[in-house]
Amino acid sequence: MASNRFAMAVHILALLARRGGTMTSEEVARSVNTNPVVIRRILGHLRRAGLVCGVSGPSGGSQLCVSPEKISLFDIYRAVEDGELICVHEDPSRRCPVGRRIQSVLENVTTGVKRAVAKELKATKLSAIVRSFG
Amino acid sequence: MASNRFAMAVHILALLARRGGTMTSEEVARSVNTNPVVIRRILGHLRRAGLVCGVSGPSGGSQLCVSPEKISLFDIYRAVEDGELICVHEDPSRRCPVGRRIQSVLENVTTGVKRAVAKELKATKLSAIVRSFG
DNA sequence: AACAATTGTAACTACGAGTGTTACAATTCG
DNA sequence: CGAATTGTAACACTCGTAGTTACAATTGTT
Repeated sequence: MASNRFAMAVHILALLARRGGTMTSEEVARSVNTNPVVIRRILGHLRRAGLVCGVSGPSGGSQLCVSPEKISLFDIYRAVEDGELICVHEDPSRRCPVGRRIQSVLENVTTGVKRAVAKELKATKLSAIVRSFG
Repeated sequence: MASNRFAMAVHILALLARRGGTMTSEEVARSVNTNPVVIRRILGHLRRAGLVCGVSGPSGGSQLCVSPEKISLFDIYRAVEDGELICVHEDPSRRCPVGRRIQSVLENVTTGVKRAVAKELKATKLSAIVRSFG
């Protein structure tokens, strides 16, 4: 994962959890120190994952729609990161015994790594992140 | 990790381990199905990590200089991937309680993930990969 | 009804990483 | 000497990401 989206998403959700109500993308952007549109793009991922919901208009904004105890870092990771953690070379030679089977061999490796990462991220909830801010 | 370098490096080392001697970058490139220079670039990483050595000239090429039982997938990963697995947003606002501490909080998370990935990759040796090709 | 604030999204630019390619000096074998 | 090979530099191309501007749609306020 090469993007800042996961880090920004955790930041955003921690802000919303502490607020306990709605925040505008403008407010969030000030804390994350970026453009409100960047925030709204990430909120779009989180909304599609069912973690937040947003309303238009004055006094609008976004808020959590799942309690922080029920949101794991893996839920956040899955919502914003779609790329593969480890890439498998896609076009090896079929004429070589190694090239022919390298993909399935590496598939086992990447499956193991993904499972390990998922297990690690599932172990921490958003509520624990919020508590660590004091 | 967004690159194919790890997958290609495992492929290359599996070829060298099976050969038990030297292979030219041209030969390796045919199995991986890419350009010999791409192979030589990855061999450069592996050489600097002490896993292979190369000689110029006719009848030259590269070969393993550590036995496959002593090379873990983590050794290979470390040799070719330098980027961070998870990025931490680098410039949050210092005026916000969350922005001020988000970096150290995420540092703990990334440390845990890195440790989990390392443990997983250390568990598999190149010799096991080679055996799985039959 | 009109206005203002806000979201959600499209379009564009800029930038960096990765891959593939050509080129070439250095090395080494025959 | 000549051929083969490495190691590396330089360049083009593509792709993903971040940031920015713009704007229709929504919604609360007056």
